[in-house]
Amino acid sequence: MTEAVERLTKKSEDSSKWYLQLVRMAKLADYGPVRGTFAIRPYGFAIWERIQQDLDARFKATGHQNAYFPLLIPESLLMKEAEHVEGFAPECAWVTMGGDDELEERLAIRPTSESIICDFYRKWIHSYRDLPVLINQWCNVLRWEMVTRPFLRTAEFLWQEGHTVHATAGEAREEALRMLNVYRDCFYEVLAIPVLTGMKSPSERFAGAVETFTCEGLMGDGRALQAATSHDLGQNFARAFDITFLDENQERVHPYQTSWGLSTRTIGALILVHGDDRGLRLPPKLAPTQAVVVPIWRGKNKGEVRREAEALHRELAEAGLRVEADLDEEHSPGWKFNEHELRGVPVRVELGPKDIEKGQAVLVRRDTGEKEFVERRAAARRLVELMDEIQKNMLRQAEAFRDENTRRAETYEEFKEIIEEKRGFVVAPWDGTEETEQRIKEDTKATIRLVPFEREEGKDLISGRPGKTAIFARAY
RNA sequence: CGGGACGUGGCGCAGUCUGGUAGCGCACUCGGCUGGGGGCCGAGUGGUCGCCGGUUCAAAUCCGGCCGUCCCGACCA
Repeated sequence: MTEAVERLTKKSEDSSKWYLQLVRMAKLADYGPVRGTFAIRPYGFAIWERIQQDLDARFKATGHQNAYFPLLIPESLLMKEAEHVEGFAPECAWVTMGGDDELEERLAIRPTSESIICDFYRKWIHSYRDLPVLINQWCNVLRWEMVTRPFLRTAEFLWQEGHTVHATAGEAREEALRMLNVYRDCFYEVLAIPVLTGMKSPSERFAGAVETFTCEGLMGDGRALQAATSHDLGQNFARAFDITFLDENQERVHPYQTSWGLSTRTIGALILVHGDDRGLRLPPKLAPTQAVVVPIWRGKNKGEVRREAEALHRELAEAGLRVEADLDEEHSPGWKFNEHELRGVPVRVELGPKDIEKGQAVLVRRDTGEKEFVERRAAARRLVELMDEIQKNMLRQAEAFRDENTRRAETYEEFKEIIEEKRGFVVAPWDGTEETEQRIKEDTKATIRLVPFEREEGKDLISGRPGKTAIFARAY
């Protein structure tokens, strides 16, 4: 066996290098000519499509409809909500020319669509009978980022943004929480990522929101990643954009809004949470290919093995599995094993002369590496079962990792030591002031990832003042 | 935007210090043998050495500027 040169760096050795190599070797994405732009290749996009399908069904099930709003936002519109401008203006890209002519007003390429959508909502909403408005849009957005990495932070990225309008504050709050739970369910059930949910601290809040809720995941290197957010916008945007309606009491009032989003960053989270030294590991519900049949033939019986492999492939496809048969004659079985492991295919099905003779097939799980021999007749049924087992096991593994890397800190010294040496989530009381939050950030580079919904009383580690639980980590 | 490193066929790199015919591995193409964990042999394709300028008989190599990428710090899904 010769040492392949294009080898994947070990995750533990240099996780950043590992990540970048994996993205390209697994053909998930490739760099574009403009900094921060990337092509999402078919394999990566197939993953995104599965996330889309799942989420979209959940949105529909909670009463939302899809729509599409313009890419270009006039500066004057973007400027209407003061905090919002402050948050997003620095990272806007502007269109200043139309053909050969300078535009009278420059146009932002949407960094997010609150402002342009509010402009329409002003026209569409007049009565309490028009509410609630429950709209989602799938689109791309652009943010002029300093530092970019494929999927995790790209200048242009794909996402969905939900924008809803409600008659009361209570309904809006309820909606924001409902969608947070939709995200959480999707992460647990489909992506097998055990995210924590909670609130953002005021300093980490979305620009213009009253409250921001978040799903935070813990990546394999012990750093946290904000995986989805849901915002209770209160009446901030309605006031700024002059959205009003006549309520049941004949009074003209501002409605309450929410917005919520999840982006292609999620694919980055998937890689970082489940990937290992051999490459990607995809949860079966998300894997574009759930099982791959690898025939093992020798010169004389190539024809027979090929026929059997094709038959098995058909059989598995008929059982509803997304299955692929790797009938390539150029590569050796060993090469194919490595290749499909790199791409994260959940199960490999080996079929060789010995197996055909014995009427069996060999199944090898990507999540554990375990190999099992099944009767050929039972292969499809066993695979269907395995998909479920692997999906559950991957979530369990990720949960175990998260739990092992969630620690309480009793003193500030302990806090610093954990962040420095072990990373992961640190649970500690916080007095709620920006002052201590800032101090921790300066000392340790850790930030408040979220404030849990259920909090314990305690004493702030820095100020000694009474505080309640917050969860800290170094973040992506 | 600050500190550091690096730009040489698609990918990973050597060559740069000490200027003198652009090299290696992988990938790719063709042929043959192979095939249960990245097979072997043979023959090929492909690079104005990031860009612009300067020094020189001669620049991948020396000098200047610019651009880009990666890592570390301030902002974000």
